[in-house]
Amino acid sequence: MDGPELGYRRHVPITAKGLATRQRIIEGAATHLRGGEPGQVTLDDIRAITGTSKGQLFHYFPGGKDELLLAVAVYEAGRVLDDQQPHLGALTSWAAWLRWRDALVTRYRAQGAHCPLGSLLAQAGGTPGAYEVVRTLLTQWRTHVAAGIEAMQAAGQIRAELDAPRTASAFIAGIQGGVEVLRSTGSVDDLEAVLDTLIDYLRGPGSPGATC
Amino acid sequence: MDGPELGYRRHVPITAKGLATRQRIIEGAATHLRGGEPGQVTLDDIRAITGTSKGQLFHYFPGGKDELLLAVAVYEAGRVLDDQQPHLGALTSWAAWLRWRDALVTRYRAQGAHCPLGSLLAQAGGTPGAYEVVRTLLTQWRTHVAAGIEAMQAAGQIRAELDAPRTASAFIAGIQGGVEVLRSTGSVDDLEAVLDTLIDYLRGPGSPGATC
DNA sequence: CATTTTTTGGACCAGCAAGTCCAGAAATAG
DNA sequence: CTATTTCTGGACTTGCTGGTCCAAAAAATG
Repeated sequence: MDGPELGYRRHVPITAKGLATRQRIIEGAATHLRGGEPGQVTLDDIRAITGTSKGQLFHYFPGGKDELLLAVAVYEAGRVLDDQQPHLGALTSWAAWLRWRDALVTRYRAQGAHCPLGSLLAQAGGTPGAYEVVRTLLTQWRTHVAAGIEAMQAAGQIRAELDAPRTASAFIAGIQGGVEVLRSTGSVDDLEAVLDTLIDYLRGPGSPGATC
Repeated sequence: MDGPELGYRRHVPITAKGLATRQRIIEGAATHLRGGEPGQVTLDDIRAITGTSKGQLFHYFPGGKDELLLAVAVYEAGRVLDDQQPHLGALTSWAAWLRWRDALVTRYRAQGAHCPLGSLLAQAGGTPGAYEVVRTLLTQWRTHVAAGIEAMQAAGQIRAELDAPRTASAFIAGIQGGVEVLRSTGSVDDLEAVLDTLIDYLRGPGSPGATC
């Protein structure tokens, strides 16, 4: 025996061709998961879309469907934060906060009634790693928002007694819920409402009404 | 032919025994959906839990799994609002708002990492009626919250210029997201954070800090 | 009690999807 | 140019799951 059975750390493709195929599988599966119906995703779907064979699927993901879906989840989780940059990394002015808000709304409006991570969780819900991926993403997300709040506090734009991490949690929950509602209703109104309301809350007294 | 094929309005059980069995199936399925793993739910699971046979399942739900799951969704949707009563129906004082908040947090903490409607949507995601059920629930929910905000405005406890329906939307999205995060992290902190933050927002200037 | 309808049980079927296996193509190495 | 490793294709197996069917039990009906 040449290694422990823990996790999926086996079979790393060697050649560039192999790596490319593996990546093609992940990205093809991600695209298919992202747009389309929330119904069950089959390996045959992925196979057809990515132009691969069953052999390749199990060659690059010996753990089978679970491992493949987990890899897609990791890939998609990376995209979520990337798509919010550079706004999310520099929430240092009200203008930046509004741009971030707009970027979020625009992104999810374009994406339509489909949350990539939500689908992944629904599909790979049972696997141990799936929740870990989402948890990591949410933590990073919250950290970014909290940093933005603290930066505004340091600049005297937000009252100092506000609990930054806790308010950041509220933002994360609000965004998640807004997207969730979007999935059911097809409308981004709720997402906009919760973002505007929370930003309004940050601005505190002296700026009544909506933020736009 | 004795009726249109629209929807699932066929085969209404006549006898009391039949009705009881039908209800037993729905409640058993709901219980199983609520607690447990988010994995695929099979008719055999439901059959085993409810102590019924395949014949009965299709006798009472000729539309098959879809119709059964939809019936469960309707049943569960009804429970969601019921569980928040009487608080949700009488948000006429800050004390009532806090009791509502506590009831929500308590309920979801007890329920653990599992959103009944979320599971239903994941399972019956493809069917046309599933989204309709959730949409109706969210609309009613939002209406209740908006009514509470307006009542507080009428009582002079919330500033009149606040957009009640829009803020209610923010609450709904926030709650949904809080529960969603709970599903991944197992912690109700985010749900508490978003509720406290939004209630704090409602109270407006003059009551800084958390609401508890 | 006879009859008709409803309810119940479970054997059975068909299709689908995950996973296995192996042979052949294509690189890579020496 | 061999030899070895990696990559690719697809046939095949296996198990599960939704759904069908029918006969028997149990109620209602009159």
